[in-house]
Amino acid sequence: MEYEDLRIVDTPSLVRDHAISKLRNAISSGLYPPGARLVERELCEALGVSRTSVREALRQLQSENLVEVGRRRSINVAVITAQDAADIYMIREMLETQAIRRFVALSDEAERKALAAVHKRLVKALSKNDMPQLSAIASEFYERVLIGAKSRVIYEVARPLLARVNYLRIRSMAEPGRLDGGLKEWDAMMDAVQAGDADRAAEAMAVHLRNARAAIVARLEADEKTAIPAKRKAAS
Amino acid sequence: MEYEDLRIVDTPSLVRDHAISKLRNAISSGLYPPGARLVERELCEALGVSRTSVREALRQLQSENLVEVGRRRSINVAVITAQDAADIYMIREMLETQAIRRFVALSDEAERKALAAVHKRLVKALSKNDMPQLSAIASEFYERVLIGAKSRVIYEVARPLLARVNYLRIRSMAEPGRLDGGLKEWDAMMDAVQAGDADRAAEAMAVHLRNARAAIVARLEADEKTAIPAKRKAAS
DNA sequence: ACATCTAATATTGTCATACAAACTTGGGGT
DNA sequence: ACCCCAAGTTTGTATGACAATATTAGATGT
Repeated sequence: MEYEDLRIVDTPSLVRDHAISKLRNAISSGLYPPGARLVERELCEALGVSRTSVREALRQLQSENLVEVGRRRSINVAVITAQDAADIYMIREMLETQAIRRFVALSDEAERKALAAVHKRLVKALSKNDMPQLSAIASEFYERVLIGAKSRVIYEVARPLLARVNYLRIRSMAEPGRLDGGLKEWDAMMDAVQAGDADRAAEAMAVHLRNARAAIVARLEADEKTAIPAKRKAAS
Repeated sequence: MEYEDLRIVDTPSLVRDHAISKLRNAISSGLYPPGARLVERELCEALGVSRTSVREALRQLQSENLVEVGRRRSINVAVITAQDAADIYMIREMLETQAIRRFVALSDEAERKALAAVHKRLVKALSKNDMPQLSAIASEFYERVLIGAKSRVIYEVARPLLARVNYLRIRSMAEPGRLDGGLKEWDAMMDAVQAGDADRAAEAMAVHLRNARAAIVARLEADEKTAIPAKRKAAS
């Protein structure tokens, strides 16, 4: 008898993964603000792990472009300019309209059901103005679309962008504003997906991303005008 | 007096970077064939560096998707399927047509001159059927286009794909075939760039990538039919 | 000879240390 | 004030260690 298929996939939770998600959260939430220098030894203490693990985590964040190396080899939280954000959303529009088309064409029943469930949670969080939840759920929504598109490559290329999108979203949501707009856009997307209409779904995604882009770019441009600090340190 | 601008940017050549490019070459060239398991200790000996550095290099290659982790945590050379290749080229078409448009619009005189020079070297290598050179020069061509597009984000997203493209190209070029076709396509691209015609440049890039994609996908599909070995080891 | 279980060996993930080279900083000294 | 050097930091790399798994090679029974 073969129990292989039944066995729970063992994921002995690596220290490194834990460190990565802690750091990602710290950056997204603004604990380490844009431009802040990340010193290995300090992160070791903060995370309670060895330098080995911290360094591996930093390399991962580097490949996600959440941190960048300064001229002096220092690691700093990435500064995302309005131009960067505009480009990120332009590229997402290319990739994710394609992804949602494939989702409509290739996803199975379970995946569509799961996406609908996420959408439902999204609506609820939106109605409660529960920002932190909202951001997490939105990320899950995009990720499920990418997974359902069933293309390893699309996933690999688009997914790393979501880390920065999350980071941007949390910043742009600090201010209220375009939350209601987002609701209708998501409804339209979900509606098209459930109707199996790839064209409409892609268009809804495009509209959604263009609006989100406009909102975030406007926010960043406003920020850039007000403050151009020379150096920033991490929050104590 | 300020000499800052004159000083050569010191790049104390990290061991890690050396290891990364060695490994990339070893994979591209087929020394470590698709699916081969990469054992840290062996790489240490082969490269003459410590495990610390090997591990950092492997993580970098992992973020470039040149290697992948097996279920048992082993690191294996990525197996790129025909489907993967098709997707890679589809995404490149999206990104690099956009990139070359921006190149036409935003590059300065020096960048265009440099691109033309690369094109010239490309033509020469092509006429000599100098495959290894050809591949290196083609990579440089794409990279210059990405840099001249002056978008950090486009560069960050598109550039990692080039590692795998290089790997694919070397494989597909093992056979002769579509080299002459490539020549005309590159000429057309260069021509449009020098004429400052973004639309034509983008179209030439699109045609080029679609043809390259067809050639490579055909090659991989043929390979996949002939051989499906269970395990592969590195070449001794 | 063949399948199977077991003990020996390898491999990975993580930590702790060490040290050189490069960088930063805090004080003198002028 | 300004300049320069010594001391302390920080990063990159190497080495060694060890637990937890994997894998392999043997030993064993049929």
